[in-house]
Amino acid sequence: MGDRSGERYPRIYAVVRRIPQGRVATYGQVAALAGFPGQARQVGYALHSLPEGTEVPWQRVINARGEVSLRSEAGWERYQRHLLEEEGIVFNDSGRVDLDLYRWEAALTTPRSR
DNA sequence: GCAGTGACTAGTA
DNA sequence: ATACTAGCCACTG
Repeated sequence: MGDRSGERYPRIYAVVRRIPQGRVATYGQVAALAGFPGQARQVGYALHSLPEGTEVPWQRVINARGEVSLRSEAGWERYQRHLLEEEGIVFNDSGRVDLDLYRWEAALTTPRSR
């Protein structure tokens, strides 16, 4: 089963679901944990195709600079920030999150042969 | 099939 | 600090 086509989004969603409340992860981090290192863009794309009302905590995924990434539709950036603040995340004066403080430190369960 | 796009990132200037 | 570049790859027209 080395086939990876069609298995990307589910694996990405599974990782995002593991992000604890009050924590954040970067797109690149989620990509690496899902087994697709270097494919941060695909994480953003996967989250973008998420339906409304999803259980997947997409708001906990931000960019590597600690900012809420800008989207096509205006207003959602503000909405995402609101959701994170409700979870206890504090934004600094520059509108950014301190990744050293809130970054989710997940154990990389590397699926190597053992 | 090719070119443009995107909720990205690391590097360089 | 900002601006631009190359690399990345699925999706779309």
